[in-house]
Parts: sequence; C-alpha cells; structure tokens
Amino acid sequence: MKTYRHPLAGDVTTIHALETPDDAREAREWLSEHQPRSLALDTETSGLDTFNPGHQLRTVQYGTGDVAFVVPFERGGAFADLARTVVTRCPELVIHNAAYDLLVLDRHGVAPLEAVAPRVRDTKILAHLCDSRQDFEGGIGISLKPLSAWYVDPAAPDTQAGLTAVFRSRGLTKATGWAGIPYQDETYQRYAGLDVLLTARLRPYLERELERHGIPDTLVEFEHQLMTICAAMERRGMLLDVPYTEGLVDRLAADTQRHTERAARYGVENLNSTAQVAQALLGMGEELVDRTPSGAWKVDKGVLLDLADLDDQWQPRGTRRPNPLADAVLRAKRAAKWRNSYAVAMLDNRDAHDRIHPKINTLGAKTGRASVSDPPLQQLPSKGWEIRRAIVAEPGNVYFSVDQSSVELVVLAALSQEPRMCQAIRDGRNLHDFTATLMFGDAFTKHQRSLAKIAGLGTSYQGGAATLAKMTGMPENVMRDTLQRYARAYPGVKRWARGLQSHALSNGCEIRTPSGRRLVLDRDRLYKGVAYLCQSTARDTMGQALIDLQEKGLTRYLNLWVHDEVLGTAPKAEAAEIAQEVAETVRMELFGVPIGTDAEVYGKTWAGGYGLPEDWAPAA
DNA sequence: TCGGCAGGGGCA
DNA sequence: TATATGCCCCTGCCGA
Repeated sequence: MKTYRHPLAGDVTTIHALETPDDAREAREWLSEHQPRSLALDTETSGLDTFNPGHQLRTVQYGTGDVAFVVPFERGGAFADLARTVVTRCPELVIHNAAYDLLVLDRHGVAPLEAVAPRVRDTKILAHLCDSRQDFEGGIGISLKPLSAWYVDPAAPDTQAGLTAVFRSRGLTKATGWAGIPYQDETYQRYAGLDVLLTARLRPYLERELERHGIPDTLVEFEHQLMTICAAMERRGMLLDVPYTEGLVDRLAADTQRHTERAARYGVENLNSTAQVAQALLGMGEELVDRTPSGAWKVDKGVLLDLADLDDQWQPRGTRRPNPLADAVLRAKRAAKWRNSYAVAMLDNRDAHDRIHPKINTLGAKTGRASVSDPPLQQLPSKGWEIRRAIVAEPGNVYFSVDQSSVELVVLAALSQEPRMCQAIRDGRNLHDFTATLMFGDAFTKHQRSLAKIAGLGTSYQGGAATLAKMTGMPENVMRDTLQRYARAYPGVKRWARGLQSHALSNGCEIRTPSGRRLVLDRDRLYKGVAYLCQSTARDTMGQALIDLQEKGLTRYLNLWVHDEVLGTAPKAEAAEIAQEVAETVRMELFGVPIGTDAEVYGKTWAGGYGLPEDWAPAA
C-alpha cells in the first residue's frame, strides 16, 4: 500500500493506493472498523466513451473528507471484489456527476444502475441547484475542480495541472493519458484519491447553500430521479444502421468535394474561412453589408442564401442572378457539417452491437434543460430525413414520438395567468388562430396568423422589433406594429413580465421557478428572466412527466428526451397503444392551464416522422 | 501540440 | 431605453 499525505484546506489528509491483495484486506478492515454510513466515490477510466468496446474501468476510489482509498479495479480479483463491496453495501454514496460513474459501474459489472442510484447523492446536481451559472457568467460552474477551489481549498486544482504534465512527460496526450498512464504513477494515484476527498468535503458546503437559498428537498429528489431515468435511457441507447450510415458518409463526402471544387474556382481554398469567402465575394462585385461583432464581414447562411437567391427552404426565389460561389459555399458547408457532426459522429460513437449511447446531461443548461452529446442527437437536421434514417428500431419494433403542444407558450400563459390566453387554451382553441383574431379581427389572413405566431414566440423570448424583423425578413415597422397588437391582445403578459423584472431586482437579481429552482439573472439583462422562467418551467413539466412515466413502467420504451418531446421504440403491434399511454401520462395541467400532447408512430426508423421516401425505408 | 477565440450552423 | 433564449460541435487561425 502506498500512502500519501496530502495537504487540503489546512488539514493533512491521507490517500491509500492499494497495490497488493494484502492491501485489499487492510482496506476491508478499515471498512469494518468505521462502518461508514456515507462514502464519497469516484472512478478513473480509460476515457469518457463508456460504451465503446475498448473502454476500461481502471480504478474505483472511495473515502471520507480525510482519508481516501484508491482501488486498482483493473487488476481484478480482491480489488474488484472490494470495489463491489463498497458500491453495493455502503448506505450512501456521494458522487460528483453520478450519471457517468453509475453507468461505468453498471457497464463493467460492478453493480447495476438501479441498485446503486437510490443511494446516491450527486454533488453536481446539488451545485446546479445552488447556482446554475457557469464561471464566465459570474457563477462558479458545476465542475468538481472550480467548486472545490471555491468552497474547499483554492489550491485544489493543482493536481490536475500536474497530471497533464505527467501525461506529456510520458509521451501521452489528454486523449491517450487516461488509458496509458501506469497505475503506479504517484500523481495519478494522488489525483484519483483527491477527487474523493474533495467530493466528500464539498457536500456539506453545498447542502448549507441549498438550505440558505431555501431550495426544496423535493427538487433535489426530483433531479436525482430524473438523472437515474436518463442514465437508463443512455444505457439502452439506439440502434444504428451501419451500412446506411457508411453510405451516407460517402455521399456527403462526395457532395462536399464537388461543391468545394466549385468554390475553389473562385479562389476559396478554405470554406470555413469567412475572410476568404468575403474577399472572393467582394472580388466578384458583390456588396456585403453586415458585420460581425468584431467588425469582420458577415458571411453566414442568411447572407449567402440572399446572394444565392435562395429562400430559407433553399428554393430559388427569382429575385436576382444567383451568385455561384455563395451557392457552392452553402452546399459544401452543409454537406461537411452533416457528415462530420452527425454521420461520422454516430459511427465513431457506436458500441460492439452497433448501438449509440448519447450522453444525456439532465441539467445541461442553466435553466435545467437537458443537453445531449456524443453524438448530439438533439440537433439532428429536422428539415431532411437523411440523417435520422441512420437510427433504426430493433427487428419487430418501431419508433414513436410524443410531444407537448406549444409548451412554452402554454407555460407563458400559465405563469402570467393572462386571462384571455388561459381561457383560449382551456377551451381547446388553436392559440395562434385565436391570437390572430384578437390582433387583426375575425377575417385575419394567413400572413397575419404567422405574425401572431411570431409575436407569441418573440414575446416569450422578449425579442425586439428589430431582431424579429431580421429573423423573419419582414420590415421593422411591421414587426413593431405586430408586437404592439400582441401586447394589446394580451396585456397580462406584459404586466407579468414587468412585475417579474422588478421583483428580480429587489431580490438580488434572482427568480424562482414554480419547482423552486433558483435562477440568477445578469443585472443588465433582467429581461431574460421571462425566457428563463418559460424554458425552465417547460423543462420541469417534461421532467415530471418522465417521473410519472417511470412510475407506470413506461420509461423502458423511451430512448431520448428532446426538450418538449420524448422518443421511444416499442413492438410494432403495441406501439400505437403505448404511444397513446405515454401521451396521456405526459399530459398535465399547469396552474389550471392544460398542456396538450400528441403521439405519432414513425415506423422502423426515426426518419419516419421526417418525410422518409419509401425507397429509402429499411427492408422488413 | 494544445488551448482559446471567432465565426458559423444544427436543434427546441 | 431596449435587449431573442438555451445548448453541442465543427474549422480556421493565432499564440504559447
């Protein structure tokens, strides 16, 4: 056993790194002697790609705020047994970012997610509920190192820098270091042990903060349940149609090359270099108008679509002679994006059974919204079917989807209690039609209806006439008139938004969601409170729905959570019925305003909901 | 070689 | 006074 003394916040802590089976016996004796009611726990692995075939669980560490034990799980035998004992027997485990470690422990056979999760306290969840802002937003962030530096010991992150240096001295990089560094390395062992000490010490500080802010225990429990539900979805994953995806990669590569060559004819070597594209366009006699914040010429999709004479559906508008370079750049960039960010990412992230396991971060955004990465399945193109076609159901199964109808607008109505808006929703009226009637009278046109829709969304984000005009391509005075009409139609919304801001100002720029979540606003951006409350509350309604689904045993059909939608798979014969059951469970009322849901069965691939042509459907 | 920034583009 | 929100991830470019 190697034993290190590690200074931490003025104390001397102890890190024991186990090396022999005798050490494992000694560690067991410590457990029987102390009978700890609660232990902090952490793992070190070969990388973050938990489900990739080569993934390895290297060490399991546990301990208190004063002593940590590092167990080389990778050596098996008595070490693996010891790790299993701690994970399965300890009454409470404190973990930072538990979703990751729980899935690692599950995947490597230490203990199933369901057996451990109910005993876990996740300090990352606690930190998010204390203050969800990132460091650059004036918060501390929710990563272990900055939190520890703030609450425990400013010198805490030093070991991390030391480990990076050790990687380099051994010819390893950040990508290869975690798999390649020998267990015996002192810096590695100290680093592993320190994370446990920090997690254990962090916990009481965070709980005091929760208490101080009056964050309800029910919210803490809610987030732990949600984390567990989403970890199970992540473990289940989704099946990839590998031959299709490989073909797609090839087709997109060919597209990229073809359009890149077209662009090269006009002197553009690097498509992603906006400076080159701008210079070439200017050289062709085009006039550029917009600048980026730093003063460079703006040549984004909006600018290029105009120059290429295409509308936002990429159809010819017939208003000018299309600029061929703009057209080539648009198409080359889109093909490259689809290829690299989506198709290749799916192939790279698959496990030995061709399943992908996108990481679901249940508290990804500061509003609490979940985010999905590796691969980013929340961001797949929704206008085309090509990318989503790569995701297929298991034989005999089909995809289904259940979504909440206009949830953010319904939440806006419920929070503001705008009487006419609430009543219209209760009466089951189409909200945009109803709004258009209030704004323009019974004989409103299709165009006026779309204005009503834009005004609704624009208001929940607190957008101004100028921005909305730019987004929609409509004149600014039209948008100004539209927003005025909307404000007159729903005076309660504006009143509520104003009250919210002044209330925030007198409360240290802080607002609370109905669930008790604390959201901190930038003093100069109090208007954001409206969007935050709508987004965060909408998220919590779906979160509650997921917990309700769990209680009914329906989450076993689910694969993914995409904000106001859940995606699932079920046996073909039962899919419609299960989707209906899910839709009924997701349906709820918020302050007397109903949140409606829609269910749809997509078929054998996710693309079934996105206009998949019959020739491209998978064979039966 | 790596990290950070800028610019861009995908979604709800 | 008025302000469009929240994410993930890519490439190019520059400096350490």
